[in-house]
Amino acid sequence: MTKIKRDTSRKKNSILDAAQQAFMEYGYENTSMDQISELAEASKRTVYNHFPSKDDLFQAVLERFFKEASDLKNIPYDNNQSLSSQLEKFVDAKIIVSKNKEWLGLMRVAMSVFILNPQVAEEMMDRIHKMDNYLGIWLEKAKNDNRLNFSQAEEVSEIFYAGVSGLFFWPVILGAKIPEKKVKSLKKTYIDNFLKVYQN
Amino acid sequence: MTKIKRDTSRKKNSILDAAQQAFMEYGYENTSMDQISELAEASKRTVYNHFPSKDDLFQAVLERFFKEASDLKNIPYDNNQSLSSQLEKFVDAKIIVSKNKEWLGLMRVAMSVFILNPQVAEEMMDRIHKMDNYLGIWLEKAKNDNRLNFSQAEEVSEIFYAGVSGLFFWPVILGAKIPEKKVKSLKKTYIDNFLKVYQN
DNA sequence: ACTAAATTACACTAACAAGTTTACTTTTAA
DNA sequence: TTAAAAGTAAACTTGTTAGTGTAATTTAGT
Repeated sequence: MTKIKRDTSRKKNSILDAAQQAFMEYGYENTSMDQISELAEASKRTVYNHFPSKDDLFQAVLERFFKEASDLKNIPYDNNQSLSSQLEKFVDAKIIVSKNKEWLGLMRVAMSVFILNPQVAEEMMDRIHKMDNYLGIWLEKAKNDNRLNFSQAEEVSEIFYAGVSGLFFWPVILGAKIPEKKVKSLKKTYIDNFLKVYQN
Repeated sequence: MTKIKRDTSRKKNSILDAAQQAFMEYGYENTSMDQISELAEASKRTVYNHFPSKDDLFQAVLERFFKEASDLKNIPYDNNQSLSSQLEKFVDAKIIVSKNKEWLGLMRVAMSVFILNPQVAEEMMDRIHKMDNYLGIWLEKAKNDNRLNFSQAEEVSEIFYAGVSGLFFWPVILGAKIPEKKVKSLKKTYIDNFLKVYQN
């Protein structure tokens, strides 16, 4: 009486893909399960067999998305490279999501939902991040290497990312188009300022 | 054949109040016109007599809200006061919205809608702000007073506000509760850093 | 008090969407 | 090959909501 399990990942993935595309394009509220099933070339019943509700499906889409986006931020400390070029990598990792049109679309939907459902945001971040503190670790290493000077890495990391988000992430999420030239110049100024404060 | 016009502002305002409260509490999508009319103690027909659609009503609510919130940022330059205390006022003006429970609720809804409808965001900001550049003006004055040093006020202002938003505004919008103690300490560090870079 | 403007009650349309049921067909692992 | 697992199609239930039409009622300015 053993159950035979068959591989259902193909349909499941095509549902996830379709859902991602639809949510990206129309937002959560304006995407219907019928749309998704049609786009996935699956029957609605199959969609519901894989995901018990629209909400569950949405969460699954986000989980996959944030997992993908999370690794990008793991930048190793390199004592042979300039601090500014390494910090630039942290900035780039944070803003790359907003440069890919698909990612940007999904990030927008995610943010709009998170804003209205903070508990969803928290659960998601808990499930994915388990606190990615890559910059914090990097900062500590630079400090041990006597190249940076500060007391609390956590605070410094928070301040650094706050500025990056405020300059490059949120404006883009809200529809601003920042010319590459301006990105470059702002990035330089921002990192220079940061190093003026914390570099030995 | 002159038309006698009667004062309808009371009903109109009570509709706006009710709409604001409902949008705040349930978000745009999950607020119905029936709810609003009931809360306003007006018939649905009257609501539609004042506002041709749900969208128009929402925009009217936001317009009123942002107009109120806009004046707060007009901080005059004072050459007898310390730069840090004046900058602190700019920070406070930016984050006060997130400290009032009602304002925070409406700001959340506004942001979630803006994110998904960037053109709405732009229209709204055009209609209200006409670019409030109070910090830019303040910076110029401090520069002319030989207390600050920079080349482009606009860039500096952008960087300053980016950090403030990233530290205090967006986290709160996303549900974070920052203890007052931490706000104070972050604010101090942030302003100190800023002055380290730009103060003469 | 008169009268037009404002408001109301409420039924109505038209559309949409989440999730279910059922009877059926296709796929695949052993 | 075959039987169970997976998937399908399409109608269906249940509920919601934006917006309208209309006839009746209330309100306020002259």
